[in-house]
Amino acid sequence: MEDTTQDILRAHIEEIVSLTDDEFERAFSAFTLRRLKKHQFVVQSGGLVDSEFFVVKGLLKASFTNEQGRTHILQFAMENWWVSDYLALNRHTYAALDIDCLEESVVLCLSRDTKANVCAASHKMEHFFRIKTGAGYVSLQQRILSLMNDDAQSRYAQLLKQYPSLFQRVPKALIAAYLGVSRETLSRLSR
Amino acid sequence: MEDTTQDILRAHIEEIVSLTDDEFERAFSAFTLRRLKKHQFVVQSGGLVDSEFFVVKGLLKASFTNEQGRTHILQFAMENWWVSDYLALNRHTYAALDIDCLEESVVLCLSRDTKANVCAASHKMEHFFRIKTGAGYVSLQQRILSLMNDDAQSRYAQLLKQYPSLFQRVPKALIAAYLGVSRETLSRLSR
DNA sequence: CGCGCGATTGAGTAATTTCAAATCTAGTGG
DNA sequence: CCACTAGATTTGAAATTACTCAATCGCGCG
Repeated sequence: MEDTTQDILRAHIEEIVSLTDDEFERAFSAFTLRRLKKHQFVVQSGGLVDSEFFVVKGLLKASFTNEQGRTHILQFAMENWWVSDYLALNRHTYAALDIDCLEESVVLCLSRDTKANVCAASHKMEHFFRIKTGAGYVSLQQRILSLMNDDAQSRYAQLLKQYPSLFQRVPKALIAAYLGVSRETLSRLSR
Repeated sequence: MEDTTQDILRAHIEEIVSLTDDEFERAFSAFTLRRLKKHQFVVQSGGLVDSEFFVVKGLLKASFTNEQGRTHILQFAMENWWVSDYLALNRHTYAALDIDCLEESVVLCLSRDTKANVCAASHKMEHFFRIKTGAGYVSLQQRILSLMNDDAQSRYAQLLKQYPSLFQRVPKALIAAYLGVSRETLSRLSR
């Protein structure tokens, strides 16, 4: 009768803070479970954003498409990752990103307001989110350095090394859109 | 007899949380004031990092130099900005960045351990840092999008618009190193 | 068998870099 | 006030790199 979704979230949180059963229950009840089909959107460019998403299972991508129709991938979100349009979420503005499923997925949704309540009610949970956000900050900083310093070849190699499973799960064109090169260029790298 | 440094930090924190005098005193006492000369380093690549820095006055830069000697600027830190090598700080590893002063500066130093104590002792301060880090995350995300989507011309224009004072304060070569282009290319943009 | 999607390849083009040289500017000392 | 120097900026020209556009290839599925 146990839903393993709880265990996944709990293990994820308890990598950073330990919670009593009661504390966890309270936190968990703030989330909403959503089952998503491949190609389903959780954030649409131009729409409003009221939640962030914790990926229990599956794979999503957060992407930006400019006026000329060129699209860039800001993030792949696999199991145990958080994803949202945080700019739109934090500033109550319209989304610039599209976030959609590359696979059938299961996510836990946490709305802005509920998160605020959870953090206000629980210092531990606030701590968890601070640390988590700090880790996210660091990885974005690394990504910037990598974009500025490494050529596509080396960025490709790093991604392959860090997330080998991605390459089984997504088409190369999306990898290219993440790395910031055309798919033709990506194709020519291997050789 | 009042040091305005306190007021600056307090105003900065109170943009996000309001504190009693006592709460602020407690937080403020966690910081150490440092006066820095132009060209002085607060973080050196290869060294250890135990603090982050809040810029009270002046201007610093955080940069990365690769094996070939090419250097990129990750961040300019002006008044009211936070700066450190957060990767090294969080993971207790050696710094990959150099952080040094472009002008004579005054910073407040907050060590990793002291910050942990401040956050543990004060839910409000933990909240402050969570929100602040979240804002930083968003701006890094914007920077990534800008690096991937905009050409150098447009990145230059955006920077000029957002931080016009930078252009009076730093040489163009550093702007180029921030934008991710050679200084020759930057020079050719205007025309 | 053929369609359609993803991936690769080729050729020409555009943009940026590199390296070198010229120019400009602010501060210094005569 | 002028000449001089160091650093910063600009310019030129060749070389590199990635891009675009088009065509081809490979393969799974109806």
